[in-house]
Amino acid sequence: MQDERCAVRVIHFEKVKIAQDTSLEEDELDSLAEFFKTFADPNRLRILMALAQQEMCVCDIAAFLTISESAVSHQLRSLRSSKLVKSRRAGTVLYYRLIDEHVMKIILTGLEHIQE
Amino acid sequence: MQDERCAVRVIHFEKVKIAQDTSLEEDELDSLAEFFKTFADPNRLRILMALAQQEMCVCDIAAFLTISESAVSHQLRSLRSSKLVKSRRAGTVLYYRLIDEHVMKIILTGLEHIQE
DNA sequence: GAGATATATGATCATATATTCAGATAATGA
DNA sequence: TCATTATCTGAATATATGATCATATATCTC
Repeated sequence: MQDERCAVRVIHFEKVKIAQDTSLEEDELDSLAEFFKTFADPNRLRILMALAQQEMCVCDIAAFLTISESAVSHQLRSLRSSKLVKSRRAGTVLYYRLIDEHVMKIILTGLEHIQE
Repeated sequence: MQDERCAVRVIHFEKVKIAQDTSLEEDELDSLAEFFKTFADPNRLRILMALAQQEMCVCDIAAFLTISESAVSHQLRSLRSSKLVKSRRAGTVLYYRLIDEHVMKIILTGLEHIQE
């Protein structure tokens, strides 16, 4: 037999209720967290900021970041699946670019904050 | 004896140069990534959004999130060190709140993006 | 000061993440 | 069609992260 008592302590029920009532849906919170996770890595930030200025191919990005082309490809894959970059093929070369400028807005808002 | 050849392939030197020249400093990139990392977790997002409305104590947040008070305390510690929340003591109870509204601006900008 | 309450901290563990390596795939051109 | 070039993919690995548990600290009340 297990002890099934609820051990949760609460001091202000009203506050907890307000927090619960105004909270986002779980899957919305998860996608939001996923979205920010994209910006939570220095190399991905570098890629995004570089692509905000010009399209670049995988090996150029690898040279820029000094990591392997494979690592770049993995990152681009996640950026593609997050709908942040798109690519254009020219022969064997794939040129990547940002999908929209919205992305830079997010980055700049973050920059503002840390530069205060 | 090791082979020390540089194996980096580059197609567009100018593009790599532009990317390098306009790139942020390494420590600035790191703090920016750190900053976004804060928003990259559903529970931290919930905490921040709740504290945007009202101050709350540790055990209320724990009840709201249904995780242990210890886990909440750990998260609040990282939010404190990121200068996003501050606390007010009343007896043994610590009330946490957001330091500024800037934080909600970031979250809302992210929300806009995923809701498109 | 002793006991009770609220929170913080350190150790530990399970899981997630970023990278590299080896090998697969796609497009080009002889 | 075969070799070459550019990129992608899957497995392996090292590190980071978020949670819990046990314990420590801080404040209040008696």
